[in-house]
Amino acid sequence: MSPIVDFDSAIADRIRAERSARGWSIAELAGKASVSKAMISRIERGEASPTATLLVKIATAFGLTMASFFSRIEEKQQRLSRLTNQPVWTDPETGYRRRQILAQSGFPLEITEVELPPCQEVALPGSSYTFVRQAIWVTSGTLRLFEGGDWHDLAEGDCFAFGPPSDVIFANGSDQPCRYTVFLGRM
Amino acid sequence: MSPIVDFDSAIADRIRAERSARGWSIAELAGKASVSKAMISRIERGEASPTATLLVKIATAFGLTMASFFSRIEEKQQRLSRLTNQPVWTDPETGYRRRQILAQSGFPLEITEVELPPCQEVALPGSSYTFVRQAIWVTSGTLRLFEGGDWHDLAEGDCFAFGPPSDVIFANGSDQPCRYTVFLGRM
DNA sequence: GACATAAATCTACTATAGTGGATTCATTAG
DNA sequence: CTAATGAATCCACTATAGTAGATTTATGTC
Repeated sequence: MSPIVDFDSAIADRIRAERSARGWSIAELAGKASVSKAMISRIERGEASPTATLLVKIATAFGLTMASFFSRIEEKQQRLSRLTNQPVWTDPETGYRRRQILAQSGFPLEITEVELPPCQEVALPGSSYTFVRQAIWVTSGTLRLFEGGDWHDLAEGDCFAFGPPSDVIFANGSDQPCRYTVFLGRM
Repeated sequence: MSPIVDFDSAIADRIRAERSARGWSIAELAGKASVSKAMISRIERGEASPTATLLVKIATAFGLTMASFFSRIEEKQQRLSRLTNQPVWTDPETGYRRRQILAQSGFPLEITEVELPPCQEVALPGSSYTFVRQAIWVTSGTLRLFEGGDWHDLAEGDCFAFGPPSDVIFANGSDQPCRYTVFLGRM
């Protein structure tokens, strides 16, 4: 499932499932959430993309936080993560590309493959990985890494385990793309 | 913070914080998320409630899932949960009322106080509490509880620890409101 | 100070989210 | 079968989300 295109249908399925599990009709959910019946119907058929305001009302009527509502959506992923289904995101301006190899809510490990184009760099704020432990493994090319206040030069095959959260920069100063894999372990 | 009214401003603050931490301008985020600059600006000022489709684009540009994006919003709560700030939700058709005493993302315990009006009942599907352990404590009135295939009568002061997930019904057959506290422990 | 440029906000528009009530469809009882 | 009722969808409308480009504001350099 593409992470962006089909989210409205994933929301539709989840809302219908939560409502069904409680034995509520569309009218009952509409009343509890203070939302129109027509809108619940349209959302459940994937015909509209609900605003954040509306989603909070619905999640609250189900007794869920937004985080738990969305984790229920996202955790429906298969244990098997196929290449063709792995979400890929490309930064339009730099060509930086990210493939999500493994990311399942509740599972304590995430794996992401990154391709950093020649003469590009990307910064990662320390606050991005509070509560996680991170390691990277260079799978092709060379990578300069700023972490813990120092620059490190990594060659193909090298692996680096990060220390405490701090601001990080990944830089590719060569004229070839660099590819590395990020492992995030959650506490 | 009311759980519904002010969510757009919480989203605004979080997007601005994530963008700032990455050193991106509004134009850069707009480019990476394939969203108009004007819309990013409006969202960050809390002047619009973004649709789910738009939020997914933004979260993906930040490298976050929707669940992690919202958990970052919701975990900003104080360690001290004051009565006046505890979210209260009332079912418009039954008068069933729920007060969230303690619910912090990442904290392994949730506490909810429920008031069940006379001659009302509420059902809770087993799927609602998969992965959690639950107990209830009757703080006033009497409660009939269907769980694990059997009915149980609980009086004031009684406490019941639930077994494996199964469908549950809380029923108040008396002519007085019943009040009970729900403890959810997360694994 | 002047000037250039980056960043954020405004403007006028189109697209669609959201509503209340009407209509259609499905189910149940007699 | 008919009639009643519950549930879901349709309809016509208003409100607002979302856009591209223009304008204003903020910042940096000389």
